[in-house]
Amino acid sequence: MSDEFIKQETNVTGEGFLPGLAIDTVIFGFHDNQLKVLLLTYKNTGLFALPGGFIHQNEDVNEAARRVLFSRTALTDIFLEQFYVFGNKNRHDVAPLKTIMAARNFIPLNDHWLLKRFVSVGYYALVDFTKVIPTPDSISDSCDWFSLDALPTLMQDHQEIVNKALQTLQANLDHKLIGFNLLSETFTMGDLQSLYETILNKKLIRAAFQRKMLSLCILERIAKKWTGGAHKAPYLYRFISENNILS
Amino acid sequence: MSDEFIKQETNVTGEGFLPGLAIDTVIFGFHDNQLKVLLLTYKNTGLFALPGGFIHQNEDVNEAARRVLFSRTALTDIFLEQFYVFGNKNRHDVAPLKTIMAARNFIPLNDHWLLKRFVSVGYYALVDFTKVIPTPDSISDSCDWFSLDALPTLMQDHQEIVNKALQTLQANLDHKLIGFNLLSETFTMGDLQSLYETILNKKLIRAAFQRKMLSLCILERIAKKWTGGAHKAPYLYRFISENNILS
DNA sequence: TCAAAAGTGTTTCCCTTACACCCATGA
DNA sequence: TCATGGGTGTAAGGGAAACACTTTTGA
Repeated sequence: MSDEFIKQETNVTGEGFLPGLAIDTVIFGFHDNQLKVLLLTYKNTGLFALPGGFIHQNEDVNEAARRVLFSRTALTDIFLEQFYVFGNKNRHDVAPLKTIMAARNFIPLNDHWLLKRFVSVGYYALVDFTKVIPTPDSISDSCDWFSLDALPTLMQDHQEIVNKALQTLQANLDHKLIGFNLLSETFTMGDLQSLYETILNKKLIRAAFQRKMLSLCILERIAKKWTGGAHKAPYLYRFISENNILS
Repeated sequence: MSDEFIKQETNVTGEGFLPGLAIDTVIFGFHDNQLKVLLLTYKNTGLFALPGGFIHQNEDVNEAARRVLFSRTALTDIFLEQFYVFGNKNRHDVAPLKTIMAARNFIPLNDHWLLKRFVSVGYYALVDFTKVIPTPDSISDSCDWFSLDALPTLMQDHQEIVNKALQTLQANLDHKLIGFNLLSETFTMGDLQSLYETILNKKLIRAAFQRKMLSLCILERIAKKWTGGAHKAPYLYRFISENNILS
């Protein structure tokens, strides 16, 4: 959104945007052996929300999602995929939006386009935590990582969106080979296993995991090793991005 | 749609509907060892289209999809699931809609809501071919089954929607156990195998298929057998619908 | 010297594959 | 009797699980 919200707020009829349609993005990161989600805090409201936005009249929906992702992370060429449309009528709740606007001393008319019912296309993104500089927009206090198992209360149905995004991630992890997007370019087999264990929320067998990953022939072992702990130095691996991993 | 289109056509601003958002449904059936798709033909236009519709202001999007499905097949409690949002700007093409309207002697103004850009939520449904009575609406000549590998040229990006629906069906067939929805309540193991072979477009090994299906513990063998051919009578099976198979 | 993590070897077990055999039935 | 389709038995093969062994490193 960046300064877009102001345009949207003062733009009472929503000129230039697709009406009634929004995007919400669950941006996953991985740090300290925890899955993280990027959330926005709206100024003076105590409201937490997924980064989202609206689609320009002359823009693909998928493009809009990339734009939202870029505005939060400044990253491009990131795994990003739609996973569900949230279109229940009972998700229409004007209270949070009115709160956000009120905190900015803006009192919308009741037929303001932002107060109408919205259907939201849910996207999830997998990003390299270390490359992201969370960027709030003009109406947000902050844009920060929150641990997935300690999320604050979220606006509207955003918790449900997060839940469904996690389910999708878990279901796709094995056969779409998308996990690497959550790590740095090079990583150890231990890093990768921790990631899998965290996402799937279960212990995996070390020897089996290693062999399975290597048998996929999607990892390149880098000659250079690593130093640090009181143990044998692990190899570093790199994902071979022959297949297009972007959505 | 039934008579809804007339309401939509004369309702220049689209009052009562979510603006810019549509539903397109790929309804799959199985007959003569072929996958079939239900298509509409619009009167005097030669245009073929997926059954679709719009969402009422006070209706869940998923509900709307069920309504569309019901209006075509009169079936309820059917497997129906969203699979993708088609939101590219270049799918906006007013020509076919103008043709449809023109064939009905209706010339819309250029700002008629139906001529605006639409984003469409794609659904796919799996139905029992033998239970369906294809039902056209007031602006359609017919609503009929077409063999998937001999579809006519479809309106707009509907061919792409069908392709993606098929991919989704193939990908979900094994782990979601949804294939049974395409058969009658009782079926033989041979029927089931033919279905799988058709969807996956490859031969399967008979003995292995039988054991795999039985090992899933989702089939109930019915004592009663079957008569007909010059061979041993096969058992009939029924899907045990303990798990909720609806979306 | 020891503990800890990393890489790999080995055995076992199970599922899939491949093939075979028997059964039931109508021509 | 035979051909055909259907159900199941059985042995071989491949991959995962379980366990063990070796390597490397810092304390």
